[in-house]
Amino acid sequence: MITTGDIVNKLSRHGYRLTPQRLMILDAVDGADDHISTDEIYMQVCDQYPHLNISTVYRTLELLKELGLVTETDLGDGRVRYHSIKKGHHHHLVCHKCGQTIDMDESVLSPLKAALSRDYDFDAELSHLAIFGICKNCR
Amino acid sequence: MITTGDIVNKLSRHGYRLTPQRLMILDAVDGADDHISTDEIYMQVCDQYPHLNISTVYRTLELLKELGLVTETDLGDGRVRYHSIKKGHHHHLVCHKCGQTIDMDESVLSPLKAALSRDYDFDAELSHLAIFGICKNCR
DNA sequence: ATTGCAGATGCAAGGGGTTGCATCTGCAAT
DNA sequence: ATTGCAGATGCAACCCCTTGCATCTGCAAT
Ligand SMILES: [Zn+2]
Ligand SMILES: [Zn+2]
Ligand SMILES: [Zn+2]
Ligand SMILES: [Zn+2]
Repeated sequence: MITTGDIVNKLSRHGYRLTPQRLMILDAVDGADDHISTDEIYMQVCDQYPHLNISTVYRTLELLKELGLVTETDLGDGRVRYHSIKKGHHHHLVCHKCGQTIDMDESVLSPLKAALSRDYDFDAELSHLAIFGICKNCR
Repeated sequence: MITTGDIVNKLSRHGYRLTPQRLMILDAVDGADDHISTDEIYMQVCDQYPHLNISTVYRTLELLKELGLVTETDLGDGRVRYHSIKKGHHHHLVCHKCGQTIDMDESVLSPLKAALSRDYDFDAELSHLAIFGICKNCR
């Protein structure tokens, strides 16, 4: 369990400060049942704190991503979605035709990650990927 | 070698028409030495045909992609880039720290494509991917 | 408790890309 | 050569996201 104290420490260790906006935005992502979009976060936090600016939401999500507290992915619906790291790593298959998304375990990409490390000495960040294509129903 | 006649056929087979705009845009992508961006295409075609609208460029590239004449990729510089299919399939590794891009052969992703087909019955479109991470110089 | 200041925020302008709609045009049928 | 019309274009408004800048504030040092 990550506490507010842990977050303060993690931020200050990198020279960042804990602000009410950051806390509320992180709460919104952590409390979301599913992948949550920037404007959903914005609207939700605005209910408690109407002065919040949308650019703060974008900047905070960038920071939380950098600190490894959230992951981001683009499921192809024209906006980026976020996900608390507490819910574990996974990936998605997205069908171009029907729009269905299939969840995949992190391990599916392990061989690729290993191959890139071995052959190219490249440390790939494959934490929350969406792969597009055609699902079995639409072939 | 793909001729204008081939393109007319490919278009009309799908119920699409050949317009001067489409021909000029395809020429710009085919003639580019490297991955070319939408606004580079726009500016280049505008030299011959100043009336061209940028939304026509976006719509045409979408169509050419659908027909398999160009591939698209996002190398992380805030704009999408295009590439003629004539130049063959490949992928890219992009370093988050130094911005360097390393070219990869298509075959690197073959095992993944096969695994997704076998395990999920999913036909992944992995024609021109950019994978982000940290290169060997920046580790 | 005060102070100082680097880091954070709000604001507004701007950049890349998409979309609805009225007009135009390639092209197939006559 | 004309005609008809679905497909294509130009235009303007819009959406998602980023950025420069002036102001504000968390927090460490005193
Ligand atoms: Zn996910
Ligand atoms: Zn499907
Ligand atoms: Zn490429
Ligand atoms: Zn690097």
